[in-house]
Amino acid sequence: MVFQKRPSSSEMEPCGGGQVAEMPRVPKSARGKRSVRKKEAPSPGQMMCAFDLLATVAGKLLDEGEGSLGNMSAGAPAMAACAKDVRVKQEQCDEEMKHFKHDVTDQDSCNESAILPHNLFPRSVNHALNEDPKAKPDAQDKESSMISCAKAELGCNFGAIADRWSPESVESGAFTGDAAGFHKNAPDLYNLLDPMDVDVKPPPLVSSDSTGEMPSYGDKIRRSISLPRGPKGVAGYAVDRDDDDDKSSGCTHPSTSTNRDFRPNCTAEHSRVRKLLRKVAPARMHKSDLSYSDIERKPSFRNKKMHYTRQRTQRSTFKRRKLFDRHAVLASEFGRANGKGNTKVAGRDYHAATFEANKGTNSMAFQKSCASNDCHVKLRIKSFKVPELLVEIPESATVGSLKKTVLEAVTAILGGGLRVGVHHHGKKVRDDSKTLIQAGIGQDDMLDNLGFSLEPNCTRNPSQVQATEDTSFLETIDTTEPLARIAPADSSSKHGEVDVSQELALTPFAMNYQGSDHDSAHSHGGFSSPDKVSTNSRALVPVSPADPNAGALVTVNKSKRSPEQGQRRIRRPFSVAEVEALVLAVEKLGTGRWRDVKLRAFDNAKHRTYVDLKDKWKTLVHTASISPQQRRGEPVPQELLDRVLAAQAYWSQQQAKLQPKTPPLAEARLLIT
DNA sequence: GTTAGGG
DNA sequence: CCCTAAC
Repeated sequence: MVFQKRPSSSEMEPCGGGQVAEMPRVPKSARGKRSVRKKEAPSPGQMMCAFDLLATVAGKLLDEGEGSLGNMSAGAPAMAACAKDVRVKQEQCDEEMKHFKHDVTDQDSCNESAILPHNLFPRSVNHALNEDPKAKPDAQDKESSMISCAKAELGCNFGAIADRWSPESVESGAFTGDAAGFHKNAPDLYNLLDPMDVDVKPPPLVSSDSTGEMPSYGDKIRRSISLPRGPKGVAGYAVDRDDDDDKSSGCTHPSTSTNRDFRPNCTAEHSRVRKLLRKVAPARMHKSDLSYSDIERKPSFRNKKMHYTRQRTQRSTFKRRKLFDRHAVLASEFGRANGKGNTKVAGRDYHAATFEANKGTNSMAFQKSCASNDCHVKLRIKSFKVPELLVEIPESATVGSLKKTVLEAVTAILGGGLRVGVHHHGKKVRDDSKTLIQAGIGQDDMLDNLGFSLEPNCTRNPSQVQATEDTSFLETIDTTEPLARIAPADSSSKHGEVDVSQELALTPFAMNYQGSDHDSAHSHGGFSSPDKVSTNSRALVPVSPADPNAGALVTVNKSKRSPEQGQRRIRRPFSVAEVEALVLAVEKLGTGRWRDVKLRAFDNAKHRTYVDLKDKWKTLVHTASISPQQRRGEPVPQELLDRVLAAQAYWSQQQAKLQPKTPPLAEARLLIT
């Protein structure tokens, strides 16, 4: 995709032409003017689902091609090109669109339920269901139950997910096809839709497809597991929703590269997620990206924030609210991503979240000896299957860095937050104090009924877990898994910040939480009743420490900073497309009208505030004034930088003219004198 | 709530 | 990006 060069700088006609600033520049002093301002256009997405948005956008684009949008004539060329792209890409996007349409229409709404159960299903689950005759009759129930469970997972997963399917991911060019055609041409496109809305999931450059094994870690695992497994019992990472012992169902466990700092509950886990996100991955969030009802998210956030590591010395209570919002966004953005034809991918990702220990890869040697009264069961787990790894890494990255990245990812998973679950006869064995004999393990049939699963080492408060009757561990397999985001060591970003495109995402959670980005998110339409949602959500609002097994790890996170400490927003570098949109808007509106710029060009980019835009402009001006060698980050086309300087100069001049506070007349008089 | 500017 | 003063 080539950067769409603007016709010429002559377009830089902040005041010229008939199609320029639709409103006279508002002097800084004329603040009152604000009251007169009105939103140039209602946020398209306010009440629309992603699909509607797409349709709208497509239509607009086509219209644009015919220059029917006078107000945006300056952007018409780009828009026209974009429209063309839309047509061309239609076919290749067909597949995704189908999925998307399907989801939306089926659910008759853009809620979190837009994703279909089957899409959500991890392969392992289906396999498991098929394998276990007893489980089959309950397949349907299991499905819905799993969905519910999956929803409950959201709170712990959305962060990483949203991160993974971020606009930046798309903009980074790491995605398939020419989806880039959308954004590269999209100065004004931002008026119409959020990058997320045209999101086409970038296929991971590396995907082990659940087949990769990690023999090298076999020993490590073996040390922790001294029990044989049956060929059938293991369906992979399974978490029982009603499993008191299983604190992991409530949340995912993002592995960290540090392999430490584990917390026994999801609350802590959230914190970790947040930290992790902050550390390695920008998350998409914005205060307006709300997707949860209060009932479902407030408790969660309230608890979460308790554990947040404060990085600021002081924050206003106002910030606290923003914190909530951010969390909601993560989920919402993730959900939106799913709803845009990524169902399939998401489903696979979701599946990836399942730590499988399948027959083939989780093989085990078994032998039993009864030399004394105490029979010993010896077994050797030859290997554990490693969950599907999804890696995003720049094309420019070296093979070596790729290896390193993958290694880090795997290491993070295995060394980080894993624990083992034991299943016997399809039921999870929760009582760790129970002897094998007591548990009935060690019988001749053990090979057929014993299984292990790798689980995230996070806990949740049992008391908040919904007491689902179905305790079959198969049902709970849908709980997602630890996420790990490891940035390649050779990350170009400085200050420990990592470019999104370089993030490594493991087991992104597949949860469709539609409408998040819009206020309509609160309208729980579709089949997911508010009750259900809230119920599930509550399940992941663990507060208590709880898991004795993880108790030792709890202490780490007992830093009780003032709850009103929000988290610093994650850095989200501006893409070239965004920069162009910004430049275009500023050219027209001038500096000092950031709110208008925001509304005009970034109305749908919820994560960009006008302050962000102002700041970006500031940095752009600076960037443009330094030598290319001194610039960092994604290179901004010189042409854009030139326009930045031109616009900056122009508007500075304009501002200077008004500065004397002297009316034209007076000014003239002054000149005369 | 916005804008401007320092951090 | 954050924070804050000044509107």
